[in-house]
Amino acid sequence: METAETAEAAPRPGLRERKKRRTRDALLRAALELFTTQGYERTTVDEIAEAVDVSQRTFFRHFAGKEDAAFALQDMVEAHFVTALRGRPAGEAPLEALRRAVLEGWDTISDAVGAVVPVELYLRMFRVIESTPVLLAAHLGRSARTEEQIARLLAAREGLDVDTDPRPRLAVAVFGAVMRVTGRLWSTGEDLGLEEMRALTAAHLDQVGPALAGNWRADTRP
Amino acid sequence: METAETAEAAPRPGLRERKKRRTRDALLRAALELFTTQGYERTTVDEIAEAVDVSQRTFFRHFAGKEDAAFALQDMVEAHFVTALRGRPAGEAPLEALRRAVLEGWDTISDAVGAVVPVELYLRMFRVIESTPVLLAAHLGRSARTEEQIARLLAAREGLDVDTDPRPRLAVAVFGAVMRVTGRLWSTGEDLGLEEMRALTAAHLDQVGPALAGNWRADTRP
DNA sequence: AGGTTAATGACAGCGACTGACAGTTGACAA
DNA sequence: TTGTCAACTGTCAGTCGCTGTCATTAACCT
Repeated sequence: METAETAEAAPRPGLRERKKRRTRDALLRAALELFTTQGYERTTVDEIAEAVDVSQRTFFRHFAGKEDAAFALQDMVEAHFVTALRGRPAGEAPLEALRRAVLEGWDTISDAVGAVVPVELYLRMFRVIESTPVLLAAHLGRSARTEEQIARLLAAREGLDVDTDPRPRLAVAVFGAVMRVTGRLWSTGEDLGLEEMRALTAAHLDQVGPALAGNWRADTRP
Repeated sequence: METAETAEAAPRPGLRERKKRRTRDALLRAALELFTTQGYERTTVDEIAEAVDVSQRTFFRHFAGKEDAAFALQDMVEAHFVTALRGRPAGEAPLEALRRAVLEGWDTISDAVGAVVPVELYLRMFRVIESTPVLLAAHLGRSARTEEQIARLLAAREGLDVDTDPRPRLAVAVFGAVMRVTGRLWSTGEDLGLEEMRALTAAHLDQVGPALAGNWRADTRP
């Protein structure tokens, strides 16, 4: 299955692979451009393929489906976050590690995403995902899988068993819920931008405590 | 758009409507039966229609899609819960109202569901939803919409504005997250049954506090 | 240079879903 | 009762996402 390639940093991708990646990137760019301009559902796979002058069949050789293209960037971002989480010191409390991993992630996403497509396209695509029901559902489904992964990660970190102790899954679920509320609000508002996202994230995480308290009317400060 | 039907309890459905509901119920029963026995994806719409001896086109006149049939019961249950929530006294704290509404809901679901199909079918279908990726995603998407609705309901109850105060959405999101963890665990375990679900729900709600605390290792009691 | 292998194009087919048209059958009034 | 209207349905054709198959092209390797 593997020759002598298990080392790090491939020495040279080779012409064939370079070509392959080039058409993949072209397909991705065309797809996102079409999705963000005329909408996800109003864009057919044939259109995307035609925009790159490639057969429809080729599109499906690079992406599992239309949906896969829509989430290509989002997947990068989530993987980026999980990596950041793994890098947190073991002594940190679980929720603290989660919080720092996200905030730290927002600062370095531009580089990861920008290497493939203009960052602005990611921001626009995020809006499309949040505003297209079927994409939002798919997004939540993917998030659920990521959360399960993170729950196991945290449990292992703390030496707990996810199958008998509900706390890891609960904590991650709550954290994910807050992130989703944040992302939704961010995509709805006018002022996009990663800085605003960072600030919104921190603000919402700070509001979880008050939100879970019973006396909302006591303090009427948003 | 409406004649003189705004009153409550239709005096008589009329033969035509009775017939219509009969074929709808038959389609729903056939669909759920097929979904739970051979799986959602391995069941075609033609199969469902054929099982009721009806054209495929007719299926789509009763259900927006295959997915719609799969969630017919789940929609009833969610609506049931929202109704229960509306019935909670205004003086109750938001989270307390949510908690009591769910627990109260689990006690009366059998009647609501049982009027259409055997309750056991609902339990089996729930498992199918949780174990079929595309259905799970759709379920989460629907839940998101329900949560938005509930957030507005709670905000109105407490005299807050959902657009400026993040606490209602946060509280509902956290609550929904806990419910999802509960449902997932319930559908994975062996002992189905509404009583177990009730107990699991209460147990998980009680564990949110400990899960959000930083010191998981302090207490190693699941 | 010649054989191997991976990427692609072209074609056929399945399943979910929609629009259009026609036939049947309850509902309701003359 | 009868005739008209509207609702429910069946049939047919077509779109779109997606998959399997096979031949062709071009990069890779010896």
